[in-house]
Parts: sequence; C-alpha cells; structure tokens
Amino acid sequence: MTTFDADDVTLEEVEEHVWEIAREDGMNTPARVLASEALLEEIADDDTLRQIRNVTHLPGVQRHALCMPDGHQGYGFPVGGVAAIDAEDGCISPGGVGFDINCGVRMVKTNLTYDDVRGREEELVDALFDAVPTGLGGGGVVNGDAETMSGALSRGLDWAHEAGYATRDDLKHCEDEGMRPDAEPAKVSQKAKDRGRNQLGSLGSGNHFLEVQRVTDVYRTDVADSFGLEADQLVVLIHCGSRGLGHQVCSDYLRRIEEEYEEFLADLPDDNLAAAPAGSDLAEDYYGAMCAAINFAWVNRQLITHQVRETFADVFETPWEELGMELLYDVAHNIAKKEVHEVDGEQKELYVHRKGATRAFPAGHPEVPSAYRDVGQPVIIPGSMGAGSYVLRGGEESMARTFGSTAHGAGRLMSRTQAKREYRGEDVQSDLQEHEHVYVKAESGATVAEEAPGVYKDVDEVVRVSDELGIGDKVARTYPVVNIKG
DNA sequence: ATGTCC
Repeated sequence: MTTFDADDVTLEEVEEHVWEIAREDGMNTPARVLASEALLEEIADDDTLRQIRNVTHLPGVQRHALCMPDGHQGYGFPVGGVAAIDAEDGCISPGGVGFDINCGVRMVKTNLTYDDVRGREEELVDALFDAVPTGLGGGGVVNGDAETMSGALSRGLDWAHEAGYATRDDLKHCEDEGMRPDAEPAKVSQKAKDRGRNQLGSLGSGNHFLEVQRVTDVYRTDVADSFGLEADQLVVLIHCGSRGLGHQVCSDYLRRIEEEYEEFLADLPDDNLAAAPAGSDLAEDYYGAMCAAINFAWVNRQLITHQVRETFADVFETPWEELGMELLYDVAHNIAKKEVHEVDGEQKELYVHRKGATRAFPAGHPEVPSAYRDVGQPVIIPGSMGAGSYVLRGGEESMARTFGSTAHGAGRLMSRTQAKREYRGEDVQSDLQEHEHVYVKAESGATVAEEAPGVYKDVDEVVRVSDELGIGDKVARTYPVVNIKG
C-alpha cells in the first residue's frame, strides 16, 4: 500500500485516488483526501491536510471528513471540504460553509457559435462590463429596499420570477429551484442587510468573474445532448456569491458561537472550527440566516443573468429568447444543507457542509430536476481564465463516496499575497489577449494578478480524478473568449 | 470571499 508522508500527517492510498488519514485520539472518523499523487503533493504544501484532520474532531461527523481534489487551505475547514454531520446529535459550522455563503456558478447557454463573436470581442467585453457592476463595495442593478430584501431573502428565485427577472425554466434549472424554504430573514442582522441592499446584481471581486466561453470538447455526447451542449457553441459562466451580506452573516454567527460556546470550542483543535451544537437555538438561527443568504446569492446571480441577456440582445440585435439564452444549471459550492443519506445501512438527516465543493447527484436521484433526471445533475467546474472550465454530471459513485459531492474548481496553488509578488495584472492581461485570444476586463489590476492562470492547480487533473472516481463524470470542456471581473 | 479591523 502506498503511503504519503506530509509534515505531521501520514496518508495511505486505500484505493486509487483515495488517501486516508487514520483515526487517532480525538478524531471521530478517519479523513480522506481524493486526489492523484501529483495533486496530493500540491495539497500537502499548505495547511489543508491538518485542517481536514481537524474537521473529524467535530461531534457527529459521519463516515469521513473529505477533501476534494482541488482542496486548499481555508478558514478552519479547507476549501474543497465536505463534512456530513448528524443534524440531531452533531453540529453546524459556519467555517464549514465559508464566508461567501452560496458562492456558486451558473451556465447560460446560447445558440451562437465562436464565429459569431470573433472580431467583436472588445465590443462584447465592454458592453458586459458596463452592464454588470464589478469590484468591491456597493452598486447593484436593483434597489434593495426593505420589501425587495425581504422577498429576495425569504423566497430567492421565486421573488426574482415575480419581479420579472427570471423565467419558470430558470427556477427549474437551479439547485433547490433557487429557493431555500428554511430561510429566516429575521435572523439576518440589520448590518448584513444594509451591506447587501445595494449589491443585488453585482459580481464582486476576488475569484468571481463572468466569462463568455466556447465549448471546445464533448466527452459524453448523449449527456451533452440532454444538457443542450455541442462543440463550438458559446456559453456564459457567472461565478459569484452573496457579497457583503453573506460575509456579514458568517461573521455575526462566528462571533455568537465564540461568545456562547467557549467551552465547546476549547475542546477542538482549531478555534476557527467554531460550530453550534445541533438543536441549539444558535444552530437553528444560523441555519435560517444562512438559507436566507443562499437565497440572496441566487437572486444576485439571476439579476446578473438578466443583465447578460439584455446585453447580448443589444450587441447581437436579437431578443435573448431567440439567442437561446436558457439556464443550463446553477450550482452552489459554499453551503450547508439538511440532506438524508444512508450511513451504515441507516437513513440519517445530516448537515452536509460543502465548502468549495459541488453537489453532484447521480441519475435517478429525486432532487435532480426532471430535465436531467435520466443523466444526472449538471456540475459546473470553473477553471482559471487561461484554462477554461468543465461541465460534468453527477456520477454513480458520488452518494457512496462523497455524500453526493465533487470538486468546485481548479483550486488555488498560492496565496493572493504570493500571487501579487509573482505577477503583474497588465502583463497577465496582455499575455492572455495576444497569445490565447482571451479578452479580460477588470476593475483592478491587482485582482487580475491574484487570479493569474498560474496561481491555480491543473483543472484537467482535478476533473480527471473526479471522473475516474465516478463522483462527477466529464461531459464537456469550455475555453474562455471574454472575461470580466472585479 | 470581504466597506481586506468597529
């Protein structure tokens, strides 16, 4: 059996691409890292392995704490972490969701091809940059008055549909139909609402982006047919989250946990693993507030979708419906959700934490929308602006291996600080345009440097591991055409 | 990720 020795963590390869950290004192389960040896060497470079081992100390964690192939160091939990925790006797952890609650990605299809946009890239990138607010701070596309905020937080895409920003099909092609009925806007602080009210329909900063892409490869033709994808087609990828609102919800509840559960935290190996015991008022309050932030993020991505459709209609002088601009799917990759999973032959209700991990339910699962029930849920894996992205479908092994989850992206290789030492935004931008025909427009040059293609792991390798493990199967690959970011 | 510390 192959052994991998990192600083103070030893892993054994129990199956191909499955590395296990054995259970020791304080751990409630073993931990598992799903990676090739090449990816594991990169993962071992930061604190990820210790972090995923720490997660197993949380009460009620089931089977294994899991790190996906794109994992890297995060706050308490690694990014790329999956932890399914007993919803009756366990706990819920804001650090297992992340600061950017319902950060996620959606793909909007078109019936245009790459030829339709060649030579007009700058016109398109300028028009999108004008239509979609980017960067830190305020500026959205609708006014978040009290009534709007209440609708968005409590009803998500149901509100967006009523307000004329979403079609019925958009709702059907979104995880949870774009609405968490457990949302409790009253549990979201006024401060969080104030931060979000002028950010409804804004991209934000960091790794968030909006990208027009072309489909370059199709791997499973039958599934791609069901998804409505084919080679050369233009698609739009929107990657963003809940902005300042979600960030404030996370901060608010981390502080409350620190205040109210000091003793509970003292038993954990890392203070940043802060969690509220299942069944406590605090756990219920956080869940209600988190679900409201989830709904806010879905509305955010929907409003951006609306702006993109209007922009394409202007640029191509054709109504967006005639451009075939339907939503393929919208996936959340920073969430916790009450889900029922089989553990040791028993059906259990669990808080499934996916932090930088994507739900990847297989064909036949009742929560896969009817349009995709026969082939599996679409999974969207954004890569860097130099590498492109993938569409997968939830694999047959995902329920048994990962509580129905796979990776969420390429995963960072280096910190933002290090990235700014290694790259200059202007150079990255001109290299991409001259050598790769990718047109990037950004609010800040520093953000382009932080997001340079070289700061990411190899998305092809991440997806290969997902495919070979059968948790998320390759369907199609895309390559960037134009990209806007914060 | 984030009005990058109320």
